[in-house]
Amino acid sequence: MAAIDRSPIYVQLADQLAERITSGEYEPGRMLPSEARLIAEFEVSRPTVRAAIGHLRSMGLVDSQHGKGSFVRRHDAPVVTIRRAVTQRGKVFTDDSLTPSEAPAVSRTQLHGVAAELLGRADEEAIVVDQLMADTCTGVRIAHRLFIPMDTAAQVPQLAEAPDAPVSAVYAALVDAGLTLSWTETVTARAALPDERAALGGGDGDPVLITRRVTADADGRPLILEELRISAAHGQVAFRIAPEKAPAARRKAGSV
Amino acid sequence: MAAIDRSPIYVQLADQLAERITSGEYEPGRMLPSEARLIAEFEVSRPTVRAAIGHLRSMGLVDSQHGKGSFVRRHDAPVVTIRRAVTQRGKVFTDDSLTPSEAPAVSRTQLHGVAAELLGRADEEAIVVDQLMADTCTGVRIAHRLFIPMDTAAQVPQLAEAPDAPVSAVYAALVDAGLTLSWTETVTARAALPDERAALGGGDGDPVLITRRVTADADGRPLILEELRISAAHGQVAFRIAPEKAPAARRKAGSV
DNA sequence: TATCATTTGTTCGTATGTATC
DNA sequence: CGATACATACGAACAAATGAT
Repeated sequence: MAAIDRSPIYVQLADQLAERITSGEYEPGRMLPSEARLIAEFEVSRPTVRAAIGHLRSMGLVDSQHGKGSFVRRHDAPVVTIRRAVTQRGKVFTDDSLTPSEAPAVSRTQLHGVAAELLGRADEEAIVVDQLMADTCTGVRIAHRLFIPMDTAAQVPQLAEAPDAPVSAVYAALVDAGLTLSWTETVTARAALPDERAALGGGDGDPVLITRRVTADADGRPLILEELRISAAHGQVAFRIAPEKAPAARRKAGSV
Repeated sequence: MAAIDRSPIYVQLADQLAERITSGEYEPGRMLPSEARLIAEFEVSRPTVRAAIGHLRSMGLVDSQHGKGSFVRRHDAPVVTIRRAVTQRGKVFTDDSLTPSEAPAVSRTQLHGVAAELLGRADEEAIVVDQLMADTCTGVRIAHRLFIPMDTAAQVPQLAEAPDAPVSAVYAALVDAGLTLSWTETVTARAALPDERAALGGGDGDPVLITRRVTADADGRPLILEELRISAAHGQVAFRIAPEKAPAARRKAGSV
């Protein structure tokens, strides 16, 4: 591999291989040339070849199997679609396709970061309920986290008594308290942390999709925050969009 | 570093460092111990240390700077929030915070994959309009792609004439054609490809957030597909959730 | 069942280049 | 200029998984 370019050899090699993959020359499921063949074809050392393949792995383009080879990843469509809708009929807000796969863990925390911003309560205390869920059909795992600020818990005693109740019960408690609810949901993604990869599954380079639902009262005051995390390799999130009366004003970080 | 664990040394090292970072012992912005110090502290070789740090980089935990050191990444909140709402007032469906930063590129393609599924038109032809947009305030770049199936173009001649019109004009044309519109939007994410990292920005390990809006007519027949891609480091997507009358039925891949 | 070639995984050592301060 | 620190690249050895003989 001649150093025509000034970019590193392993990047050039990775780009060439990525080109062959995205162009379809290397079809999904097919094995890449072995390291030995790439060493011969491009006349580089093994560490260089391995660096290039490592790069392709972190881009989610290939998947290496010990003793077999590196294979072009099939980018299957996400298996699970989480439909983020709410129903108000009969005070039921259930998503029955998800079942708990572990006992919920209740703890307390000082609100900070994104959660504090979304709840509009910096440095206040909140109850946190963590629960690992699983999709009933596919077994795909989803991490669920619920933030209940202390003043919301004070306002709705049922929440303080049983914060680890099913989500539908939590919403029902809010409605029972005479509140009129509204919801805003934000979606973001980031690289998976080690423990998330272990808990949620997903291969190297698969990001984690994070969706945060803020439930507010009629005045727009945030009441609770629900957070779902799922490996983007297995799941996606779906929304039904309804036309709004007011012009859609774009919001920036900080005002969220 | 004793091999108590059976996992590779560089993974153990990466996990230990990741622990120090996520626990807050290494605060954001702070420099990691240099490679030389890590070699001394953990008594491993330089390639092992570098492999561990490379791992942290691909997880988006650290950012290495040539000649200075590796630093704990500040996970700033996304700068741009794309509010995915539609307004029907005055037939305006505009998102005026985005301005084109390049001329639109119009081409044709055979529908396949996710786009074909969402449009319910496998192997049919469609007009594709690609355009790189930028957020007016921040300059954050967003890739916009619009799919117009041929039969929709035939039904709404304005689309065939000017497929590269602003999105608001495209929606206006659909309304002018007497159609009643409804929208569903799905969000997913995946690792950034090399060209996407170049076009959209974002560091190593930052995924790309992809949101796809299907516009359908009153019968639920998909008309067009709009696709936005943004680096998850810079942007997130926000939805306003309205209660639905019917119970939320979860949909699976294949029926999307 | 056992052996062997192939292939990737891990780890070491070493040398040189280049950016920063 | 020199010291520090990361980036790139090569070579070598052994381990471990796989599949075929």
